[in-house]
Amino acid sequence: MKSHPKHEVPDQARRDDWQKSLRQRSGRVTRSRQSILELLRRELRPYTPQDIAAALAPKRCDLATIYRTLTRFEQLGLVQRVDLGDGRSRFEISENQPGGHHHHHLVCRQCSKIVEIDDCIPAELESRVARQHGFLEVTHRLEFFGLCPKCQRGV
Amino acid sequence: MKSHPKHEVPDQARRDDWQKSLRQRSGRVTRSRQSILELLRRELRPYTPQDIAAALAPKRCDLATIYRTLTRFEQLGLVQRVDLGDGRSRFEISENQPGGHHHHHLVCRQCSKIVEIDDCIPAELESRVARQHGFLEVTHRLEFFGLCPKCQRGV
DNA sequence: GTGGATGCAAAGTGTTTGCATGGAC
DNA sequence: GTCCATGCAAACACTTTGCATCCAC
Repeated sequence: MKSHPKHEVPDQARRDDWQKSLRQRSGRVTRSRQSILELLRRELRPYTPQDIAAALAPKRCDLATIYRTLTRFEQLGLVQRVDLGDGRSRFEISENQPGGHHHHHLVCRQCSKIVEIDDCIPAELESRVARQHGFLEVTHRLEFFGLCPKCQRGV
Repeated sequence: MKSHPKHEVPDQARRDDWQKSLRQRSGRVTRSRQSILELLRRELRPYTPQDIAAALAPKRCDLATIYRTLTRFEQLGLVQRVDLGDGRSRFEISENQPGGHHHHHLVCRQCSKIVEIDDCIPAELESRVARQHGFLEVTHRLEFFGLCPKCQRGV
């Protein structure tokens, strides 16, 4: 788990960046969109749309809006979808965004605790897979599952 | 893609194996269960419950039954769930079953073509992740995504 | 003022569950 | 004959969509 300073005041340069690219594609900078992106920038872990709704509770943001916003942000490359295999989507700040970085997850099979993992597969493995089958633009998804220390002790 | 002989007559020893362990847990060997397991043993690729229903069409097996059967088979270790991130479950013969083996998948982002991949992450990576975070019984899920040769040519 | 964003409700999709009937043993 | 498995329909959870209203620009 990496610690990080919780800047309540987001960096102005970054802020302008996404607002600009959103406007360029005839999108509008609304309060909901700002709140959602700020949340994901501040809390560097995967959030389900429901998590986001709960976190923004006082602002009462509709789930449909959250879904639409996340889809838009995904297209803009601001956030990325994380799939931990439990049938619900999660989103976190994109790895190519300021503050984001390429990583994977280790999930407790029992309590669903999520730990960020910075290790990765050898780059050579991915390129070999791509080459051997003639695929292009190959990416990978790697997640680990196990029993966390707490659950081992039957807590 | 590995080729394999399509024995229309399943090996009798194997057959008895699962039937025995099913009966031991007060389960019954029914026609539906036999058909489903035979299908997954014959066709070594991930099947959605809907795929299975279609493949068994003449036998008209209810989806609810297929779901229940697959869940049961999963618990027995006969089949394993494959998650390719499109929000639907797939099942294939378990890697510890005769005929099965540990592998991953390469999926075309456009046409969803699935290629089996026998490469894997270094065992040392998995054990390191487990050790560093104190997790036990750690397994991994690794899937590749890319653009297949056909879709590259805009077919 | 215009066109995109939002809230709300309805519709979709994949999956699970309740219950009466059917079938394995 | 006893229970478990099945089919059918209803219920569920997550997600998407239609539409009138709202608001960023």
